[in-house]
Amino acid sequence: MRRDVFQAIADPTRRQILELLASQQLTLNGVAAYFDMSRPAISKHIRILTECGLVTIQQQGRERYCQGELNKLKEVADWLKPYQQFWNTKLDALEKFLYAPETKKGRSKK
Amino acid sequence: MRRDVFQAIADPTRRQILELLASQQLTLNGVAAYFDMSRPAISKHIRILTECGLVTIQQQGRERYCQGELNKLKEVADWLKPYQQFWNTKLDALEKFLYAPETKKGRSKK
DNA sequence: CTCTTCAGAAACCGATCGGTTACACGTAAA
DNA sequence: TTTACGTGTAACCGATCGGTTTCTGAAGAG
Repeated sequence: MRRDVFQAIADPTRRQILELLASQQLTLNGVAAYFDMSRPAISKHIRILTECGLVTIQQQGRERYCQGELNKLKEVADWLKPYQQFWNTKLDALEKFLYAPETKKGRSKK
Repeated sequence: MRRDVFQAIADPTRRQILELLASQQLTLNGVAAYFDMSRPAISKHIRILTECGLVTIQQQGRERYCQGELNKLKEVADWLKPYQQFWNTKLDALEKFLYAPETKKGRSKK
């Protein structure tokens, strides 16, 4: 089934792979050098990342270079956007009040 | 094992539960009313969300109200922060160049 | 041509996931 | 006190996950 970005980043190993690919292209062996697990295991993670578009592969001869497509993480950022208010301390008290859930207008709260 | 926030939001049902709890408190039955699955299934999802701190429970008599703690999503936002450049179109070409991976230039920084 | 390297696939395994039904316990209502 | 409600847990199930070892095919090196 089709992968989604949220499932892709759920695994810490895959997040680390993305961190590596944010600043460089690497082959599978290049990625595997940073981890203490087998190459097929890394290959599986990269496949998952590829399936949801977070990584693309450029083949050069027998080597396949993984390119991070971190722009795809915008999907996660978009989902988070409405909740930035919960930790964004730049909002002042008035703005916080204005953003209060509309359900509060009909009834009181603890 | 201890849950982490990334694993918690990997599941679309749990993301929907969080969306509901962003603007209101609901009991388990209140949450379940929005879904087409059994209550124990919803209960399991809420347990996962509680284990990683995304939801807290306030008990009032026999009813247990779920409170979203969306501030906890800051962990995801923090992880995403370095990659905002990949979709943040406000950066112009020069700034993009300056942010190029340090492997290309030795280093430079704003 | 042969050998080496790169890396995907297959098979396997234990663990976990995400749903179900049935049951049990604590609290509220009658 | 009894009944009803709210909801967590147990047991179950099929599917998936995340790792391993082994095998295989394609491409590069000698």
